[in-house]
Amino acid sequence: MTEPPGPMRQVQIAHIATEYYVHGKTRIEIAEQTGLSRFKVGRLLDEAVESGIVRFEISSPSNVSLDLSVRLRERFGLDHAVVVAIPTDSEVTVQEALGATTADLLGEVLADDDILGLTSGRTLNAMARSLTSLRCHNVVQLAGVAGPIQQSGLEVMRRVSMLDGVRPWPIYASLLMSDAQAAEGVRRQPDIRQTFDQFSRVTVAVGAIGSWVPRNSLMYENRALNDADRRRILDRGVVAEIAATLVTDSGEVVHDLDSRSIAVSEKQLRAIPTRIGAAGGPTKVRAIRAVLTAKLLTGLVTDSETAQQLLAG
Amino acid sequence: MTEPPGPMRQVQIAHIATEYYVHGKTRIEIAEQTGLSRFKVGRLLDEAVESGIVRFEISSPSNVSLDLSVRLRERFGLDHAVVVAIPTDSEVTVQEALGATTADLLGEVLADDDILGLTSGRTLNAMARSLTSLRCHNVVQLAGVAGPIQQSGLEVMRRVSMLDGVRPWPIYASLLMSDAQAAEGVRRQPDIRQTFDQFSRVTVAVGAIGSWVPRNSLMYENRALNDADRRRILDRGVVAEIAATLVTDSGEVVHDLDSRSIAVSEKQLRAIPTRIGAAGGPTKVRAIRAVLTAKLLTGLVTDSETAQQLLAG
DNA sequence: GCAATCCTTGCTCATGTGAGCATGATAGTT
DNA sequence: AACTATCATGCTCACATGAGCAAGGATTGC
Repeated sequence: MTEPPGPMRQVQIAHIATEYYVHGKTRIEIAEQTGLSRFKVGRLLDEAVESGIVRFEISSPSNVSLDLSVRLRERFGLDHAVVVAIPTDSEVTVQEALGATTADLLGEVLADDDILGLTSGRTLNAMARSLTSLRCHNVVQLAGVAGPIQQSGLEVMRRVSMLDGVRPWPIYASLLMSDAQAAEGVRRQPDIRQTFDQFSRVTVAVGAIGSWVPRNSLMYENRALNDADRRRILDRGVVAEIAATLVTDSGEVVHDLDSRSIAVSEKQLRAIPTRIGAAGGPTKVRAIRAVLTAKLLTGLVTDSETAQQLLAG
Repeated sequence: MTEPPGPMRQVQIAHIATEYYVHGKTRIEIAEQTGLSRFKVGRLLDEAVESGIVRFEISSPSNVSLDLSVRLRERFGLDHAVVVAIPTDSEVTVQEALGATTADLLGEVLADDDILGLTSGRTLNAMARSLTSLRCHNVVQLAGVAGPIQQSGLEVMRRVSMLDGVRPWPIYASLLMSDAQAAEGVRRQPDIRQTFDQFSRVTVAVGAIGSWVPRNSLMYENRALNDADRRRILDRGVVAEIAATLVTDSGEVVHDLDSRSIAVSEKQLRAIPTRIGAAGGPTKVRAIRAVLTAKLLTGLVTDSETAQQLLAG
């Protein structure tokens, strides 16, 4: 971006730039039309870019913030990164928007023979609401119901089950039991075992991310945890959870609750080729970073402000 | 501009488009980086343009409306067309802006060995005020002073004369005489004759355009004209004047006043290779179109609203 | 006046790119 | 299951383009 050229030169450059970029003519055609040499045309086009007369505006027709998406992808080595350009109003609007975009993303990523794995969570509820059809036939619930309210926890699977041709593999159980033995008992149940057997076949997983510090997690609220549990886990540096996998800032996985959880294990999760997280909002930034650091995800759907903070950190 | 692609595809396209257009990488480089074939990259770039993810924005760093300039140029077969993007506020602000841009244009167009010809007029006064230096050595006044006020009519030459290294060839006379004999007498004056002798050497002319219908012309006001003159000329369909050349809507030149005028003749004017008109504002549209139709100009500086009306007509 | 310098211009040749085609996959239909 | 239409993919070959260079012209300094 140097000195602006004189007005006539600007007009000439603009003419050539329009012919080349907008009308798609070749430099040689333009040269013939204008009587210039093709080299001259090329240099004027260079000048058009340098002087800022042509600018390349790269923007999404929908509300995807492309620049942030690309940077996020490269920064955290993701295969799929989608940043939704929305103001961080309320948590609810963020979740709605992320849910809708995650639904779009699924429609794009999924193939017929994929097997989809889902966790519960409010963003995923929003996603389920936006889904009108699903290309794949099997949907596997990856974790028991996290929050205190069974009703909303089951909504994801309930909605997905209503779609044409979908075979659901639900988990009618809470995410956490109060002791290992109870969990073992639940896992032995035939219907739950059936679902667990699907974990290894899942090819695409979509999961919510819970934040323990600051607190924004349905798992944290789970009634099977007592205060001692929560304190102990926090003391071990846990800041985030995905499915029932607990993660610290440095990306280490804490296995404290493994034996008590009704969910896909860390190992099983990592075996899934495509693992997309859907989370956003200011309370989730630290948790998302932790989960990304742990390399638990291959994709992320988030909002623009969160993306910026992830990139800044 | 078809269906927007899915979010991930958008991100991929955005990435590729950024690499190609903004960072200037080749398709082959991008193909190697991303693992795609160069054809795939090419098709994604096509899609980027089609879907509107990349847009080519062509805009002036100064306030030149490039699109209109180009269209004006092509529509009227001009070599130089500059449309200044200003709201049509008062006549004065339009004249100021046109003057400043015309000065820029001169700085660009003029070479050392050019000989500049000027008429008088308010837009040209504004131009003279904006001129800080002039690359050429000889400036020739092409027409006597048009308006009733000698003072302002001479301002253009006065200002230009003050610039470094400029040799002025002024005409200290009114544009029109009351009869042919008086005009003949004036033309015989040695100093005026000297200036007239320069006409054939002038290479670049800048002229104001006067409008007779609607009325916005200093020439029309000239005291050497009586009401009968004015009526007769209007009856012959004259709508515009440049220097002392009268033009009708259809672009015909009316020679009614030739013998009485102290100015470059139509023939002499047409012999000048570069002839730039500077005029704008709603009252001048019809006059400008007439002068353009007469092919009296090779260039035009005007405002955006006037340009739009010229193109619309 | 002359040389040194810079800038502009258009060239060559290696490289990048587009049009059109053949191939293989996919989806819908009989 | 076979057939057809459609689409995506990657090829060839002709064409468009970029990097670097050499010639000409202008500018500057002595």
